[in-house]
Amino acid sequence: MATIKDVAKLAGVSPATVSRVLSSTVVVSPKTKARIEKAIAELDFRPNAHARALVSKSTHTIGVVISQLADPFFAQMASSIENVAKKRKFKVLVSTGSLDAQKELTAIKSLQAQRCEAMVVNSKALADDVLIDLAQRIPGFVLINKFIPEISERCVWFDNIAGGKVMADYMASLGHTAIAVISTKERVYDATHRLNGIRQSLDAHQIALPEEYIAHGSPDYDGGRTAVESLIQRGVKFSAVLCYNDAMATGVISALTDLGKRIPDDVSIIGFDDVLLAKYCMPKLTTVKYPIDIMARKATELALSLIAKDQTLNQNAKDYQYRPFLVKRESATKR
Amino acid sequence: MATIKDVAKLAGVSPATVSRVLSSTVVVSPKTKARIEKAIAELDFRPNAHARALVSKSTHTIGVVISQLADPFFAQMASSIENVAKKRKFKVLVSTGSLDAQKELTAIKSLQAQRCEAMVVNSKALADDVLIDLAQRIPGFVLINKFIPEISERCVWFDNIAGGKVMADYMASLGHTAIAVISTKERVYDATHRLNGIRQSLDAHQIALPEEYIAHGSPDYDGGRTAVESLIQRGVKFSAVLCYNDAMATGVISALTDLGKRIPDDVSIIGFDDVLLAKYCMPKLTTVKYPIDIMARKATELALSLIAKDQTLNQNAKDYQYRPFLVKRESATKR
DNA sequence: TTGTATGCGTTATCAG
DNA sequence: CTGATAACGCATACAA
Repeated sequence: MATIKDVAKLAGVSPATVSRVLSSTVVVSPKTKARIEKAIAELDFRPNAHARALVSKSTHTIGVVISQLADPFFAQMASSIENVAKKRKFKVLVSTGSLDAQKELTAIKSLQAQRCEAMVVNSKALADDVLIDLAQRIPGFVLINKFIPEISERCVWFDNIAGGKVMADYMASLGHTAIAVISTKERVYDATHRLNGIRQSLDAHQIALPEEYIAHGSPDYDGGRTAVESLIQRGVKFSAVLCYNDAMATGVISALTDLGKRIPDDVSIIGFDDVLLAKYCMPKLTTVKYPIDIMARKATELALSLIAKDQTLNQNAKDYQYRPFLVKRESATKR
Repeated sequence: MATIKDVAKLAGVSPATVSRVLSSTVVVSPKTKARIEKAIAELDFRPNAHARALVSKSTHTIGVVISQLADPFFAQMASSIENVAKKRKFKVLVSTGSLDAQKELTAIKSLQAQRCEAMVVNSKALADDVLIDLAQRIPGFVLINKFIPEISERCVWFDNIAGGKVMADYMASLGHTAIAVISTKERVYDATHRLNGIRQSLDAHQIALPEEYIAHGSPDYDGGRTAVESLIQRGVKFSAVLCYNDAMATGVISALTDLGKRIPDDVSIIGFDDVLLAKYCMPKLTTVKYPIDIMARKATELALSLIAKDQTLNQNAKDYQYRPFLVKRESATKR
């Protein structure tokens, strides 16, 4: 690939002058400017971003760490980030951490080596103190889907406890008393929080939640199927199922339908997240909205504002907590 | 962030020596090595990737151009690419082109400025000659989901005509003769190819496909709904619907169900792609498999092999065509 | 308005 | 085994 020197030579000027027309910050005579532009086009010259980064000490890059891209929830997240980034002329560097602390850290370090100015990270496995340390070291570091008090102003998070409550409250209001819970077998904090919320709500409604009413599975369609099957196998009788996410909920629906149950007439199901899937499946899924697109946008804007020269945006150092709300569709009904 | 000089100073050695322990290519005395490593840890030093790129003339970066990340199909694709890249220690730079030629070109140019060594691009809008030109200029350039004869050895593509045939052949074999087609309103080549395949198959079976049996919509759930509704509104009678993709198919199912039709008893539906959704929805979607995950993996490996020093992998300069196959589930049945 | 010189952080070459 | 030094491609302060 041609360099700035090649362009300069072809146009019969110095590299500095070429640089000037590139950044168009200093005035150059129209005639030489035209000559240079012609040379640039002719050589298909593309300024080396690395050289620029080196001298300008800025890369205009935002790093993203997520557990996986294939999951619709995270894809939505990545997409929102990319959209905001693109508007601000930032490049996006993606790295996956796959629920593993070591991999998450490696991903972040790689992003640091690339001198990403901003970072939106969804850490599932890293210890709080590591993340706190990272946040202090990296100016544009923002945590998404997680809250750590010490760096609250860097956290864009969702109230999972309230989310659990919303699910359980709704089922209770529908008159259900035999409520099963299907959670993920991955040891992630949001699952714990949701379960806590469910417990709080059920306690308040004086509904029991025996341990055998809780089943675990991988956080997807198949996991939902196997979890609900294990529930039935061990003889648990329930009229409602609270699921960790929408994918598991569809698995539950499928498995129960196969067993001759009708949804929601025989069993009410509620999902979590409200990914596209929830609207598409049959019956349409009643679920808890997790506004990940809005949150991801917010996180990106926050990260970008943290590294902005003009600190006009940083004024509102308030809380970036988002709250769940119920999306009533067809999969849950009165007992 | 600390530089190599800082580390050198702290360890009491020259930058060159630090560089040597970083690349661990030359032997350094264990004692000084230990000192340097201590300094690196102490300063949390991370070698500047841009400086490295500049001097080594290699970035270990693969660029990805897709129309959008939020779509499950493309998310799957991006995910496959990322997985292969990670294994080869390559970073992934994502850029979206959103069906617009200008934006696609901008995305590619930006990736060039970043000196991406490899590129996997899914172009929907750029003209063939532009893409040919790009492929000639960029050694690691691979086109995915598109075939251009002039650069066939750089194309990993899917036979959409065969895909259209598979759909129509199957419906014909099921005894359907009143077959409607729901396509995307976006002017993309794959839609045209699929329609051509459908036409060829229907011709062969001597089944008519009047223009009014074809409806268009946005390539998603809502588009499927509105398209099938317009079909019904104009009084078209059909017992089978061939859809552009799975998302539209779910919209079609939903709209027809709302109208009291039963799937597949009253109307048979077939989708395209076989995204996760197809397995989850109810009834489970009969669809045409588009092995995007395998294709994306192949495309990435191809791109990486094109820039590899040892040309061992380039031997098989054969064709990278992938073919459709039918996934029979529940949404289509005999007339 | 334009050119020259310097430095960004790193690696590689060449001495020592 | 280690230390100067040059070079990568570009932007900018300083001269002209």
